[in-house]
Amino acid sequence: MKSKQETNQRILSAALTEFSTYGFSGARMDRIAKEAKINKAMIFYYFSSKENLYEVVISDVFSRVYPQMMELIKSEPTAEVFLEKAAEFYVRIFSRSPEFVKMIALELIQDPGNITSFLKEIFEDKAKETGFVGPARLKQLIENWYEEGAISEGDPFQFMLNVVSLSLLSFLGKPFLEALLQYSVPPEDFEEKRIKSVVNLLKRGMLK
Amino acid sequence: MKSKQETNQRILSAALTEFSTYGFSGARMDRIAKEAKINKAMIFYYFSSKENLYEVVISDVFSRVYPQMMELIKSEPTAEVFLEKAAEFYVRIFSRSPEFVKMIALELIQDPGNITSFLKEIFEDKAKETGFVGPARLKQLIENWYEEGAISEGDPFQFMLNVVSLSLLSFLGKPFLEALLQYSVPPEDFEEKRIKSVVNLLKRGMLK
Amino acid sequence: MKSKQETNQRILSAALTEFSTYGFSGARMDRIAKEAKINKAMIFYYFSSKENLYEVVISDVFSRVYPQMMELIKSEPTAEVFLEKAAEFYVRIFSRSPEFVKMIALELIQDPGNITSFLKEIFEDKAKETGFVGPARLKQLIENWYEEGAISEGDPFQFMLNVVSLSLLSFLGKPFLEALLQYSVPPEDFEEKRIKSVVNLLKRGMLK
Amino acid sequence: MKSKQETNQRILSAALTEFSTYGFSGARMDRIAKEAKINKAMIFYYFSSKENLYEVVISDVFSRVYPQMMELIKSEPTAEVFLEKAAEFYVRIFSRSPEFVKMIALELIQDPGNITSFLKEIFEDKAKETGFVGPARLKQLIENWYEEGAISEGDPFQFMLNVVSLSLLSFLGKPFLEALLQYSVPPEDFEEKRIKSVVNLLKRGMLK
DNA sequence: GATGAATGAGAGTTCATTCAT
DNA sequence: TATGAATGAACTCTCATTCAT
Repeated sequence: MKSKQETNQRILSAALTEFSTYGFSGARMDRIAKEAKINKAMIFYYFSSKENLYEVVISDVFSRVYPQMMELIKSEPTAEVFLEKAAEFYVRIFSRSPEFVKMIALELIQDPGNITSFLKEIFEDKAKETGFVGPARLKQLIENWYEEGAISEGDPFQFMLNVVSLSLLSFLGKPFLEALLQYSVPPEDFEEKRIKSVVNLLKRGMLK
Repeated sequence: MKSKQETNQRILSAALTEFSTYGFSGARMDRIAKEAKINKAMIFYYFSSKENLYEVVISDVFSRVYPQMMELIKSEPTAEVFLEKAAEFYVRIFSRSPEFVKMIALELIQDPGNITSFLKEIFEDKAKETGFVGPARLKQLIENWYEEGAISEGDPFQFMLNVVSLSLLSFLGKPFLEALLQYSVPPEDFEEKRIKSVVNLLKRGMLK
Repeated sequence: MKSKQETNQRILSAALTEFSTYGFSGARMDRIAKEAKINKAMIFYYFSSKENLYEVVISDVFSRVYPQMMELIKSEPTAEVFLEKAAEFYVRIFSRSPEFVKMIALELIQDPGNITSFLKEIFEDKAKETGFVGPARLKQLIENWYEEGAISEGDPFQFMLNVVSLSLLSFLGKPFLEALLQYSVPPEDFEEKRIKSVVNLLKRGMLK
Repeated sequence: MKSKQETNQRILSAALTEFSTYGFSGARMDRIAKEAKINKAMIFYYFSSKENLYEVVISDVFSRVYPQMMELIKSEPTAEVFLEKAAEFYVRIFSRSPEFVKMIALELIQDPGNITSFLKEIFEDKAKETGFVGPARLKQLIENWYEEGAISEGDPFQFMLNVVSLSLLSFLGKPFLEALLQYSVPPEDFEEKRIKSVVNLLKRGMLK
């Protein structure tokens, strides 16, 4: 009775929560149906199988994050601007969508090959569409910065790993440290504090 | 007719691989049995249930990592020494035991509360045993360094989050960046390169 | 917006194909709808249920075959004429409508009781309508032929079983023998060859 | 508790009944389990899937019928002996195992290609094993009989179709004629009567 | 009449766990 | 201790059928 679009979205949203909480095998179609307030059979009507639903969810997550990452690269920023903006962007988006972090981390743990091929696909599609090859351009940018003497880390791999770990992945570490140091930081405060700390660390640590 | 000890170990080792690869729900008792080369029923004889087996595996992982972490704290290092040693220690141990990273990350994603209570337990036990309360002492150390003007990050939470993200969690990011930048780093090289990059970043970024 | 009649026919025709190919349980309403190029719900609008649709299809098949069988009996043929005409009639009709053979055979296998009661019904209807009781008359005919010394098989049951097996049921044996003897007979040739062989066998074997 | 062999047999036997009664799609794993007095999961433990169970049942049926058919051919009988023995053999075996008739007929209706490839396989296996190619030899025999002037039907295909239809397939026609002629023949009587009628018909109709 | 979305009752299959030996 | 057979609960998926428009 509701529009096809809406039902589709409700299923996807429920599935994101479910998969990011329990992982693929732990996720239950019943729970997704209940959460989406539809009959269980509808999920299969819309998405054919659990596996396919999972893939759609994953690609949904990536296609929401991807374009914004590319914007920054396209703008040809200086190293300083890049570090500021990238850190801020990652921290904000993942602080507000913890499910994204979980989904991506789960994939990285359980099937890294899947992400590999998925990203390749997305890049090739986008490259065909827009003629712009993000990753290659990013690598060039970093190499240029290093040659110009703007940064101290010359290896693009380590450079980006530092960025990604401190922003995206640090969200996984939060509960760990809350347990270790026995106190918790409310999410509102955390976002701003985290941005400050990461930007400061990255700029002092990697800019010359 | 192998010794009790040995069978026990074979099960635990197979279980570690299985759980770290597939997560709790995705793990299969059959596969663990096959890998451990014993009858499935024996796993229940030794560990009574899947859940219990999982808990033993997790606590096994932690109890291998924990004491070494505490050693460093006990030695009352300067900030500089701490950053150097911590980074090196984390990178080395997790680079050589990728299953540990996966297990810990899976727990952080799917049941952070579990880690919280588990760590609390371990700390209390150790505190009773040795009279030494690691986490509390670590917090103090960091606060002291800040007061002395040795470091620029005064929040112990952010300070440690930076350390942990760059070392432990960065291993999750490796496959992601291999896909993104389209090249892969062999594990041997990776360990040394990573230590250098992390130590450099942490020292330049957080020491005054 | 096709005429009611036409839609009805399209459904019946699709259903015949489907049921004769997959049997009652194996048949899928979706496939029938697709084949008939209408919406699945329409089948229920026209035929209320799968079971009812099946019954209509079955009775459709019988009511196409039945009257022609009766004509022959009514004409009070000699044994020789009967054998010639019956064999030819059966072979031709079932050679051209393999679905009929399949439907009837499936019914005979899976629910012989159904055919029993169905035939009874049809006979009673026809008897009331026309005053002519086909099966009873047929039995009489055969008994008469035997008494007259025209045929060597005195049991009407065996007599008719021979006729029916060699004509109708032999179509089921065709693929079996194609597999067994490793060669296949094209349908065009088969019809004429089969008639000749059956008529010859029946006449030589049962006429005196 | 019971021996593996026995359970296996109980499942196969229950499955034969179920499949021959309801067809593949209509068959229910629950019913098979109940009939075999075991837990439903055991069927999958022994046979992996419904489809595989079906295939095993089918091949079981064939491999029970096949060797006996070959014996007769091997004995190099005269046409007369062949017709007598073949008819008797077929009628007896299928009169006592109505499930066999049903299984074979169902396959012939719903997936004749399956039988084709299955028979080919069985022939090739047996040919390798024993060096004896049954079907080829049978064809030769019939051709010889015709050349010698012993039989009137020169086409091996029609010859065998007559034999098979009158014996094997006639069991399908039984309920049909019971309905048509409104009386039923008890199985005990039927077997002997049928043999007599078929042998008589075949010999008078096809021998010269 | 006609459509696409929705539903409920099962069906096949999986899997942790237990039993008999 | 050790094993293979057995079990029950739960899970994914299917399908005839109905509803709202």
